[in-house]
Amino acid sequence: MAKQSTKRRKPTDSEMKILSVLWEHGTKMSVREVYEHLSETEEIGYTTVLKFMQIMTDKGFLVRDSSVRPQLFSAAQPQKQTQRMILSDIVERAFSGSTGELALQALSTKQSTPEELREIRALLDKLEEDSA
Amino acid sequence: MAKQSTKRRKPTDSEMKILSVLWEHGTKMSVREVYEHLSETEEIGYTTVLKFMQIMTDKGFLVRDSSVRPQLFSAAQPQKQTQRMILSDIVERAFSGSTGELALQALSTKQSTPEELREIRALLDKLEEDSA
DNA sequence: CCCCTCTCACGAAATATTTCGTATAAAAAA
DNA sequence: TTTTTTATACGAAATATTTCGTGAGAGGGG
Repeated sequence: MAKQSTKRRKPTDSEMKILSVLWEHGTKMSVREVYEHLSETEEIGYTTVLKFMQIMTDKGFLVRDSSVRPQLFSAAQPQKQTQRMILSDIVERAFSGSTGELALQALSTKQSTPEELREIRALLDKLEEDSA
Repeated sequence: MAKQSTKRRKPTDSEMKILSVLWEHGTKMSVREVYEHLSETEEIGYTTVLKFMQIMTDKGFLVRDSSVRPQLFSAAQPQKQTQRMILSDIVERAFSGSTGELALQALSTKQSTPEELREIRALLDKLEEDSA
């Protein structure tokens, strides 16, 4: 049950918060910019954010551009890819491998937009068509 | 970003493994039984499992029946409730609050059974009906 | 009753995560 | 160019998680 540094691990909760800011913003950001975004909702120090971002760079979650000052960081993986990784992790750990069960639970718990419901229906059509 | 002991926290990855065994088994289990299940797939010591279960009892994740020997443990919360908690956590942390996006990602990533797809479709029908 | 095995509580080491402080370097302002 | 501000690296404390070892007890067979 030990965690390995060699193998690709999923980001921690705190790391996810930083990644979310980067993904939402879309482009490279300085530590200060990330810090300011997080400060809106969190009580957190500047050097704490800096340290996280340094660690995340070591872990390969962020990419750093040191050619400019201040340095700029961006997420190493696209949001979707990380979401997929987290999902398959959860599916295994909490849903006994059943993706459908997860989707059911998700949809029945919290309201989605009509737009999303339409998309899901379209996806279902495609999936059932493929399996036919 | 500090973790609080007072507030209800979600189980760690290791704790989830133990909960999964309990849920799957359905009824109360001794430490040894849980240990034997985990041993099938994990390299882990008996006292490690014991310690986890003691900690989880303190945290309120497990309920202990000390009236018998060996003591028997069961999950304090039903599986669905924990799944819901984990899902809403993930939705916030990784999907910017969009449940629909999570469902889409999940379904498009990994194959679900036709049975599950039918269930999801039925749920969609109900959801759209409600909002109409 | 005595010994052997299994159970359980407890302590504590090893590792991972979260959080800053401080010291140095670079840039900007004066 | 000196001073002030900002950025960065680094170390390390505080907390949380994972992992066992040890030692006291409980139960059963002889």
